[in-house]
Amino acid sequence: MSTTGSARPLRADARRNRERLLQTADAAFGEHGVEASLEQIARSAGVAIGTLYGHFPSRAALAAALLRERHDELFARGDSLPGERVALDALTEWMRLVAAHAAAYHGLAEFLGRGLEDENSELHADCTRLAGITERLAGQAREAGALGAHVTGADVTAVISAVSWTGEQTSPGQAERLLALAVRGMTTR
Amino acid sequence: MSTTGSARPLRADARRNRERLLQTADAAFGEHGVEASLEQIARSAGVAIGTLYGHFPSRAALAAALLRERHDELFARGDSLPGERVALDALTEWMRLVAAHAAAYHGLAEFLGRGLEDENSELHADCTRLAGITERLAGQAREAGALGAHVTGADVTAVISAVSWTGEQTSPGQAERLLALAVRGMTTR
DNA sequence: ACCTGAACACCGTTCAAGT
DNA sequence: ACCTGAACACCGTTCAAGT
Repeated sequence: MSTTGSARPLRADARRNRERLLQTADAAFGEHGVEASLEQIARSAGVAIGTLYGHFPSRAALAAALLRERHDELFARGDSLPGERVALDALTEWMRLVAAHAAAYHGLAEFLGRGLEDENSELHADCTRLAGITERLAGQAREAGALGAHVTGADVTAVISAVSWTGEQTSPGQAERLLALAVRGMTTR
Repeated sequence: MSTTGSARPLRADARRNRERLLQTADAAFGEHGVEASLEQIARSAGVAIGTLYGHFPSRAALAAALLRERHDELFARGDSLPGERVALDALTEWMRLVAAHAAAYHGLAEFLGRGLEDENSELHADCTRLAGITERLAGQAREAGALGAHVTGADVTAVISAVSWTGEQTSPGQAERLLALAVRGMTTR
């Protein structure tokens, strides 16, 4: 089951435009964050603003396309993690992977958070799947007796989100310290 | 030593405009967050946009004026907390107080974070003082042997900030759970 | 001393008209 | 099928001119 969905073939010029928009948007998001100007992206890509909207009806749709590959890699990694390691190690590694991913663009932590909450977001499916993997790994760590019995999957998702955001606000080092501290707080010593 | 600074008297009409702007801004920030439209605030207050800028040269200056009273109350509380309680209780209460304060306006957690980082922000002094109180209370808890020796004041500030942000993103309940979990992680149980 | 509001340089989003 | 770009409804910020 692919996450990508069936993309029926585009006309050659449309395909080129789509590709150029994605490249330009990646650079713009990287430099100015997920709220980078869409008009500027279209301009830099050498197309009219309407063309951008034609390909990506919303900022979330553009972000979803941009994150497609990275998310698929995360999903694959998250699905193979259980069994590979001791449950607590697997969970901690997962938390680090997602937090590192969220560091791709400034504002991404908040954006993904909205994607999880908003069922109509083009990012909702992706965010739900990320949260599902978190839930599964948390469950295993809990059953292994490594995680406190009261610690929910939502708690771990909140920690990952908060750690990601802290990385944007202060420094990756401070984010890592928060992660360590939070893991210690969820753990049955 | 007052935090307020000496405000020399304004002309009567200017004083009225300033007051109206603050009232309107409080409502707008409460409804739309700290990034609420300044033009709309001026319009709702019945003054021209230039008048708003005349009184508050930046969004941070407006926010600082808006938060003045609440911050002074926080400072007073934070200064009297040591000695009132067991060190860890004092620190935990402080964390809750600041997080509850940050819930006043959506986006305030991030805004205060920037104010701490940016030395030129009109909020810098306030944020530094909040961080200073956190540092002091953390130090006391550490010396009392309640906090891990490796836990820094910056760690506690990061936790407060992350908890505040989580409250905005998800729910106050989830924020409280994150706070409890983080305190457990910082503590020498 | 203070206020006004036009002016400038931007935005996001839609949609009729073109190819 | 797809692209263009004008049109609309907004922004933040400055500053000459008024009172």
